[in-house]
Amino acid sequence: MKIDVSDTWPQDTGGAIAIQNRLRSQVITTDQFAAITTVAGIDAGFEQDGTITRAAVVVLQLPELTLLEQAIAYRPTTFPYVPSLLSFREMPTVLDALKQLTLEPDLILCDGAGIAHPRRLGIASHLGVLMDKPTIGVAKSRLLGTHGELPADKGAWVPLMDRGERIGAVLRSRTGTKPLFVSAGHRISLETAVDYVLQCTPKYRLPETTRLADRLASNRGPMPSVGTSATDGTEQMELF
DNA sequence: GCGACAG
DNA sequence: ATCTTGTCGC
Repeated sequence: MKIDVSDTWPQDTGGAIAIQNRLRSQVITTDQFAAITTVAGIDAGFEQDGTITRAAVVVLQLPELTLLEQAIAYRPTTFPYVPSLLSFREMPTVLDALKQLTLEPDLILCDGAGIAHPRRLGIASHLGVLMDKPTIGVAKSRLLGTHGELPADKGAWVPLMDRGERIGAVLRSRTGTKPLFVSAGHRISLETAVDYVLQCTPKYRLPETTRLADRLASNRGPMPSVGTSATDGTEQMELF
């Protein structure tokens, strides 16, 4: 997949914040896409005491969630972890992994925030603007915002608010587990984003996109062979 | 000034 | 994110 990114990476927090404030106006939070048939999931991690950043990406077919393609990239870590500046730490390696794909996913689910961010440009929105592609932010915990009580049943969600603005959804992706913090990344509305996240979460708390990308990157278990569904019985990992 | 704080 | 054993619950 080709990626044209004409942007310079900042070396300090001040430059990073300036870039976020410049790109935030380009984010689109309404449904602006054609048919969505394939979804990509990304996972970023660190090795060698954090000196090496690793990014894994998988592309699945909807609605079967069949694995179509996968890729991994490594690169020296150059930016520290600073809350609200996560994208500057992971984006370079994530882009390297995406460049290896031969298929171009119609939608990308990112670990982290979309517009549920202080300057409304979490990693999902940042990636979406750079690639001009639909993206969704799926975080395992809250970066900011407040919300009311969340019903216990799967599929239930309540709005995540910040400064009087609805920035995302606190979603119960599975009954009896901690919720997911979903927010629009780019070219998608919150309602549609929640719909796709649920469509990618047939059994576990995390979307299959995220689970497979994480498994691929950390050799944690068997990857379903390309062309087969991740939820049709291929997962014998729980037996060990 | 004192907490909170995606991964 | 990463380091790590046992433990609680469906």
